[in-house]
Amino acid sequence: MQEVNPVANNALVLAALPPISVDFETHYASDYSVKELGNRAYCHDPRFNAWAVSTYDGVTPWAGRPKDCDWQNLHGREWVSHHREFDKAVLERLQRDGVIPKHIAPAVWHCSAAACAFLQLPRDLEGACSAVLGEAPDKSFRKALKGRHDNDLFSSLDAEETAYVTQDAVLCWRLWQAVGSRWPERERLLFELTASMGSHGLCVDWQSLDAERQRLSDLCGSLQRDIPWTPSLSLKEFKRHCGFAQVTPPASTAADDASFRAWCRKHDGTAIARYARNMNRIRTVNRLVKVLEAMQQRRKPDNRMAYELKYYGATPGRWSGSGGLNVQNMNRSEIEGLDLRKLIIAPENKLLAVADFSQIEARVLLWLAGDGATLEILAAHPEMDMYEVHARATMGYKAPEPLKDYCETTKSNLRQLAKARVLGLGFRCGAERFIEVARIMAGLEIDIHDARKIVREYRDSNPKIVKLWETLENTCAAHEGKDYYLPFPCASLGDSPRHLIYRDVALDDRGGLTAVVCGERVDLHGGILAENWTQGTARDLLADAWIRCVESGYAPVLSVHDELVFEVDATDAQGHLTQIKRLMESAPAWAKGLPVKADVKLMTRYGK
DNA sequence: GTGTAGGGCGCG
DNA sequence: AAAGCGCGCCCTACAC
Repeated sequence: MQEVNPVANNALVLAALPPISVDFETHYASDYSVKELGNRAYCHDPRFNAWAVSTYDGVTPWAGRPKDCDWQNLHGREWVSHHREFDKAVLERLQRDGVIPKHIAPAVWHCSAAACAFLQLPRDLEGACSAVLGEAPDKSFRKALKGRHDNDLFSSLDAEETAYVTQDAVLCWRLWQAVGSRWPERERLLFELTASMGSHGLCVDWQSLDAERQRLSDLCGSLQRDIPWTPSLSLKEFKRHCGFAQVTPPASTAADDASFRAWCRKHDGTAIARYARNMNRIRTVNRLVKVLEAMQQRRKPDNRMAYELKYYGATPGRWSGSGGLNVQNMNRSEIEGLDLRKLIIAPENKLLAVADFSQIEARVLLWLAGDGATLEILAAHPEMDMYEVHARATMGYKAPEPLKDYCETTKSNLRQLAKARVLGLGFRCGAERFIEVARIMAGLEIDIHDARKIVREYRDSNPKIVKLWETLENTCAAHEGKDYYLPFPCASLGDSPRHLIYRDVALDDRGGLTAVVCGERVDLHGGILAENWTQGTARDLLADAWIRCVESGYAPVLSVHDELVFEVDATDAQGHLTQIKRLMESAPAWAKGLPVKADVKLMTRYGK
């Protein structure tokens, strides 16, 4: 997985030297940016121009053109950058162009932004510096320097401008001094695995992708032509045309909104209702077109598609999509004639092994709450799904036959109700919100009266979960005026600390609990704390499984919260799949008593 | 021109 | 007492 660095042998000698921060400055514009293209495509573009690099070793800040830097002096040392993946892509490009000698490499290259994210500090340099160092970089020169990629720049820089060009490197270095040692080895490994997985990328059916992109782009155009205003998605114009038709506009035009759906039914058959539905379709189709275009832009010479995942993108530690293309929110099923996931394919002579944890958050919640009775049913009956276990443990379902069969023969909605309760009520959702959750997740139509009753029954029959909300909220509140570090179970064995960090806990005038999370003050309550703790613990289970798989020779090509995707040799694919299932289900030592189940399947094309 | 907020849509 | 949570990206509108 990891590239073997020939310099690493010298690390002992060079480790005595302080780390060096490295920060490249590159040209960008509104139509050419990392945000749109991602690190790799941005650095492979003809418009690419790295006009400066600055370095700092704790003593002497240096800035200049990349070709003028003393790279030999940096070679083999410990480097740090803020958003390392970007600077790494720049270095590779400059080495390909012959600007920097090809043998130049650090012994190890840290990312101060990733370390900040782990510590639940702001990830951006400005926010991180304010939070950690108590001072923010001066961005006043940024505007003046934007668009400059003139090779004579450094002959014209005055002292103030030079200070600006080096200040990010200086701050990055100081930031790393403050946070580096608090970023555990295991987490650094996860960061490296994330980066290498994304740059390896995914196999894509490029032919189908191109055909689908054209088809959907045409469809989008014809839908737009049917709407008599521009821009076709303008809500302002839509409301104006509602006025012309003497129709009261809906409160929302979201396809999934209950009031909008009622509005559509009411005005069924009218032109304005057709326009409204077209707007829904345009949004969906346009989104698909944009995703397909983003995929095309990320095609590598080896025909794989590079992508980026953001390590610790979410406060509880989950990964998030990033870099202009989010591979974690691809449509699950076919829409407008396209199954997006099916465009991701197995390479020749391989199959995709898709493995996901079954109802992992629901299981973790029970485990964290210490609901031993329900966990025992789960462990003893691997054939039952979570909803049935919940119905048996808390809804009085006692019949020997599977709940699914019972519901089919008696036309009962008990299973759907159990599903809605499991998915909706564990984190203190209220009755009004539950109506929506039940409709979207379980297809149930419930009125407010029933919803209140169900919420009450759930809380009465799940005292351990209610107790968990209360305990977390009380413990947090007891930290008023201080920081609250809520440890994750994976830290219980001592090797790799990980916490949820709620800084400067406070109680507002109305007794509401607040704290600073990732640099921003947010409202908290027991439900949120339980959710964050649950989500983060589920993240650790996936992280552990990921590392276990890599150690056994299975490096995933994709990771989506509770799912890992591998490419395995078609020969003995079933054997590999069995191995992967075993690896995912061997829960770590810290998760004693937590029954983890993985569903695995082999596919030639990715899908749900 | 850039930055941002809100509505909307997609995922676990 | 009551309170779903965690993300990213596109489009439009609007402030600067």
